[in-house]
Amino acid sequence: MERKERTRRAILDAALDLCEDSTLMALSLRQVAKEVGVVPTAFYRHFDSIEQLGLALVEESFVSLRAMMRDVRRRNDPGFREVIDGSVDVLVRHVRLQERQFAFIARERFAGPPAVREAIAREIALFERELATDLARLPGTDTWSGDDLRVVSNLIVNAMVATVENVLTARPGSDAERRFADTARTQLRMLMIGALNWDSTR
Amino acid sequence: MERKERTRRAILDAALDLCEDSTLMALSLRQVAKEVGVVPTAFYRHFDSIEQLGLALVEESFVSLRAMMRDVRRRNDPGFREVIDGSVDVLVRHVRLQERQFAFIARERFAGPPAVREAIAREIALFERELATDLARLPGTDTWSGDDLRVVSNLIVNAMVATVENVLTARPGSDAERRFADTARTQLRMLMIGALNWDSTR
DNA sequence: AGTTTGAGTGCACATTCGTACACTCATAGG
DNA sequence: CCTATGAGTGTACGAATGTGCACTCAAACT
Repeated sequence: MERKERTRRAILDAALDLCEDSTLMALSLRQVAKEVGVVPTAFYRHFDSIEQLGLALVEESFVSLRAMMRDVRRRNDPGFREVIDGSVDVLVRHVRLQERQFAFIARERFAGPPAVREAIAREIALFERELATDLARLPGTDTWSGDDLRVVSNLIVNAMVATVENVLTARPGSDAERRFADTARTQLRMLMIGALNWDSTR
Repeated sequence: MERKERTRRAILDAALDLCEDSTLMALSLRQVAKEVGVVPTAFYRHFDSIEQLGLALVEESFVSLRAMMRDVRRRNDPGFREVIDGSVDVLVRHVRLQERQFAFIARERFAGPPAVREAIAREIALFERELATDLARLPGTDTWSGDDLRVVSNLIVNAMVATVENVLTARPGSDAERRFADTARTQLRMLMIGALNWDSTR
């Protein structure tokens, strides 16, 4: 049963490649099969439909994202500056390592089949909640309400998503990439300054 | 030559409808033609390709967005709070009036044909620059560098884009919609607090 | 009123699509 | 080693796709 796993991987990879300048919804089962070097009907041995394939890709992409998040958290940084710099650094590096996956998520987030869109929204919401619990452990955030925490997390995640989307448009190691990372760092700092001064200005 | 204009509009509308749960790249010329009630080849009298159709839709969508921006700017608000509340209000209302266009933009921003993606990126960048010049006129921003201005504008636009995407997932007039608007207001305020305290903490 | 123009028609074609069905043959388990 | 399972094959089909070509006929222009 190890051949099956190999073909399955090949299908996932092929789909990721073929989507590169297209969309899941414009991806045909036959293209995938041809790319893999397999007859069209063999596709059904692994997935019921392109949509199921998409769900598998979402799952896979976010598993690696979660691994990244754990990495960032494990370095128990002392201050916000270090957390921010570390996060942006890891984020940019990780995006480069998993370019196709991140590009796939960015594309399907709003253009994919409904089930895929929902799966991505769920994953991002989860990401956001995990960030909120981590934020709550940082100094200075103890006066925030649960809502504040949610709002700040959402803002941070949005900034990170935008950064990912920016980095994806830049060539690896390019000036543009560095500028996007710089912008992200500045934005996250501004954002934290605003959030930390928040309760006093209500 | 007024019949041509009518059919052209019908094609744009039909494309907007048919894209609703799909993508430009998965939209066939024949579907559009059938929806309009016209023979497939008649499509070519108006557009060279689906991609050209997409560019026209982008153009059209942003024309209305720009009109909205002008509206917001025309009310010369005294303070940040009023500017923010007014902007969020107008934004949400406008998204509701032009749901299909905004959903189209959200989808094609990353999943559309390259030319369409680039056109959207250009329009958003323009939006950002116009916001920057408006920000520069507000009190308290005179100490910001050009880079700061750019970074803040980018952050604000990202938050607004995210808000649009959220509002689109909520039913009109629903609690969820109100919550998204509230979140946007809070986020923009936090963000401005951070930005206004920025130079002192460099 | 007569003529020109070009928006929309009708048909035709080669491709590509998803999927049904019966098959073969590699390989995992007895 | 032998057998049963199921991954991959081959063929076949109707439907949908983009586009070429010659056409008609409403409406704008002289």
